[in-house]
Formats: sequence, C-alpha cells, structure tokens
Amino acid sequence: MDKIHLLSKISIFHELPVEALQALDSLTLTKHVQKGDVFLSPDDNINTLYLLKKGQVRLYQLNAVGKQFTVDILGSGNVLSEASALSEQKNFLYAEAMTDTMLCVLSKHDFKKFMSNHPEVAFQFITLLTKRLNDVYIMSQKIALEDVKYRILYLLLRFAESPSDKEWAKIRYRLRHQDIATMIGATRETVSNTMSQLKKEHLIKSGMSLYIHTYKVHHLLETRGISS
DNA sequence: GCATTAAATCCCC
DNA sequence: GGGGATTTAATGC
Repeated sequence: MDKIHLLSKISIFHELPVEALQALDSLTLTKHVQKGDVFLSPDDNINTLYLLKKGQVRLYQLNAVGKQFTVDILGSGNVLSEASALSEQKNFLYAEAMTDTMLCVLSKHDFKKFMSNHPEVAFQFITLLTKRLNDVYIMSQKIALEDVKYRILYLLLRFAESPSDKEWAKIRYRLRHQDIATMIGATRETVSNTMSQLKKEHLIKSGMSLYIHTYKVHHLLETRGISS
C-alpha cells in the first residue's frame, strides 16, 4: 500500500486533499520498529511528531522501583510524541511497539508549518488530543474511586469495537493481563482473578480474542451509578 | 478488597 | 522443551 494512502488514514489528516497529502509525504521519513522495541524514552530529545501508520503502541511511565503505568495504547491512525512536536516540553513517556509497527516521522518545524497552511489539521489535532486527555482524566477517576472489577470493565468498554449492535463487542487490541494491570493500577494476579470472575458472570468471554457483553455491562454500571 | 507469595498449569517460539 | 504468561490458592493488612 502506498505511503500517501496510509497518511490519509492518520486521523488528523483524514479530510486532506491528495495534493496536501503529497506535500506532507515529502516531509516525512518512514521508520519500522519490531514488536517489543522501546523506541522512545523520557530522556530522548526528539522534536518530532510520530504518525502511527500501522501497528500498536503502548505509552507508559516507570517509577523508581521499575513499576510501569500505562497511560494509553494507540492503534493505527494515531499520533504520538505530540508534546515534543507542539511545545517546548520534553517527551516524558516510554513508547513500546506491541506489534511490528510502521511510523512516519515529521519534524517539529515541518509540522508547525504544515499546520499553519492547513488550519483544519490543527483543529483535528486538538480534537484528537482533547479526546485522549478526557480518557486519561476518566481513568484516573476510576483508579481513585472504583474497585478493580469496574476499572477493568471501563477499560474494556473503551477498547471495544464501536458497532456494538451485537450483544458481544470485540476488544480491539490484543491485551495481556499484564497490560491491563499496568493500565488500571492493579497487579497481574488480581487482574487474572477478576477476569475469571467476570467470565463466570458472563460479562466477558474469550475465544480468538476478548469480548465484552456491552448490554449487561452498561446495565450493571448504571445500576451502580457509575458513569461510563 | 487487594497485594503478596508460591506453586501449578497453560501456551507459544 | 523451555521460558514467559496465566491461573489458583493461601495469607495478611
């Protein structure tokens, strides 16, 4: 698949005409990273924007004793290292490729210039970042106020594929219990325990991938007065 | 309710 | 087959 087509799949560039995509294409470099590679660290002084063309990336932080906190998992069409690309802030997250991943790299200078020529991109960008910020706000509220069971359910709802007219919604990422644990501030064992409990309650099921019973879960959260 | 520890079992390279 | 991931159980706060 050609690069320009892939660029159009990046959500903030969705609506751009072909000429604009071609102009953008000439400004970017393609980078491949393998599954498991940590390709960004807090100490990196990068000054670039990464466009995630293909793959799955986990953003996380480390504390002094090496425990991880996963801030977000991003799929194709997303952007990362926006703090370094937009402001004078340093990158403060680790980025790990959860699958083999293809990225486009765009310098801060070129990105700013491109945005001023295409204000609609700036608007899309703000929309995307605001949505992500909201997700993090809500997750921190869940971690502070809810039990592990409801933190997991909230997380899975967030990662469930959207056309959920079916009873069971598929979870869009391949998540290990370890990944879930680092996102909700619990141990892997507690996640395992809680997940098997949720299976017994028929709120989730696993086959080739993980599924969540959106109707039951929404109902459960409502009756408990938890916003979802 | 959850972390911790430990031991058993599962799964994939 | 072996190492990582998951599961289960016991115990303590």
